[in-house]
Amino acid sequence: MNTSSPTRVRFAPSPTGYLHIGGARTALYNYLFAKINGGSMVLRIEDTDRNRYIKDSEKQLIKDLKWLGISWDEGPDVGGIYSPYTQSERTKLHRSHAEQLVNIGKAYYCFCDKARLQSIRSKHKGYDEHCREIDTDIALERVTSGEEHTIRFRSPKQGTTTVDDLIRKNITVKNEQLEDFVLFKADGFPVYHLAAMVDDHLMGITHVIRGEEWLSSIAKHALIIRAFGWSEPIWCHLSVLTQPGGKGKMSKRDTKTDEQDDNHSIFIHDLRSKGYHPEAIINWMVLMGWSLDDKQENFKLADLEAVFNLERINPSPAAVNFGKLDHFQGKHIRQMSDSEVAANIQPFLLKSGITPDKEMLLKLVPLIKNRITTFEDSVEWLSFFFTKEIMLSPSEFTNKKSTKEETLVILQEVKLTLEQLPKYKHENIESELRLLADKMNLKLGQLLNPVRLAISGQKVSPPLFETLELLGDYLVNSRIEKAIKLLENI
RNA sequence: GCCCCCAUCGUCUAGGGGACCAGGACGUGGGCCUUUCAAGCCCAAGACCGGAGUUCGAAUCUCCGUGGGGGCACCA
Repeated sequence: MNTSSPTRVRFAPSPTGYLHIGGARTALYNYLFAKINGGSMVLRIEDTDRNRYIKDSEKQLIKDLKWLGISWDEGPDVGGIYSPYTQSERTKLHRSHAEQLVNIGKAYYCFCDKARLQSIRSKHKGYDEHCREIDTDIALERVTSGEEHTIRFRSPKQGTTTVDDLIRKNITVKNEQLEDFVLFKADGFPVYHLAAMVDDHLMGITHVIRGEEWLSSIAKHALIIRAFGWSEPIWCHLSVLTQPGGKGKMSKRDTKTDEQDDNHSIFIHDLRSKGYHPEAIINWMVLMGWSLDDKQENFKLADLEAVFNLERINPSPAAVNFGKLDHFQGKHIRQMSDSEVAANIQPFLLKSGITPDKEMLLKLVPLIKNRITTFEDSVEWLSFFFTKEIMLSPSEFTNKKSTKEETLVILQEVKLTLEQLPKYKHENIESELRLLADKMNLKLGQLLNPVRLAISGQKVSPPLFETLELLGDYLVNSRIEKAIKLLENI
């Protein structure tokens, strides 16, 4: 490891699906580590598996990362001196490095086909090393004559390989466990193990921060690096994220999440379209497997760029807790200014067919700021302000406590009171209606509930006095009138 | 089956030999506030996986179990 060179990290996803919180959290940790060290972050697309390639996933991945606020210094979209950053465009490099290992006796050509491999699988633990001792000249001849082949690593058969992981200390693997694994496939593409190590080295990566799923192949990676005589990066393996219950790897679920839970998803893209704020997601993700101390846990991305460290990463698996995402989301919304919230809400209103006046929206925001968790929630809180006709069902107006007649009287009295108001301001509305409730010998709630229902069509609404003011006397009057008629006709 | 990793409230975690009858956060229950619903504030319940060992002393160190997870491809 070279401690004197500047920190360089990489996030190296494969374009086989969309960005989920597992990948995003790995990207975040890399990003933060680069930031705090004044180093650089590289985005590298590992697309050597042509079978699992999904066409638009790279584009979407970049979009999702950017939306979260995670940026990189070099990558397929921005270029850089170690270009190209798309692995499939570097196969020549990988090939020559694989051949280099063959030349120094650390790897060899293998001519076994899939059928043979399949047939020996039951008898041998791994590859049976059928081609390991083929004479190098003969092997080279067969290769140049065009015979289909792979390149395999000549694994040591004795001793152990020990690798140092930053958060797990030493990891030792017995070499007899290692088979002669493939470095370069017959289809002309390298295998991950080779490609990633070659690219990491060529790109000057100093710290490899990646998921735990790579831990079991770390000996292979170290062996490849050592075979080339390169210096090893500092390894840091993050734990996996598990399902909300704490059992099973999260990403196995792959699609949505809990059946009953359509607000939550492990995909960044879904979270975005549900109306979560990127800062809330960042705050939530960073705490899955990392903590600063026992005091602080509300962080913005900018805060994290100043306090993050690798040493405090927790090696044990973390279960995804969507309740906590909602909590952070709420916190972030409440920290925002009204105009910020308005700006975030607007697209969701638009999407549901509401085109709010900017000034009006700004007045509405304070009424719902404490009541929404996602921005999308604002739609159900506000739609009655913007729809001409609201749906009323007469049965809602009566219950155990009040009869139809009582409710009618209330609505008529309220209507009269409101019509006589000199100023249609919530302060006036409040004082007059409180007076009215007193006069009628009613609790304020008893008086207000039918009104709420009449003007919003809902049992719950934003605070009523402000709501009446913003709705305006004309709409309020006509809606109460309509409710009265409805009740009279039962 | 083989290899590797992990283990504190339901969940995320603090703690790293005495400061711990274990602290915080989410969630849950209760209360206050209150025009509904929230938000906010207050209170409560709730954990060191088990067993040996080391030590005057173990949540903390060691070993063995057990449990959970990850990986064993011409996938990444």
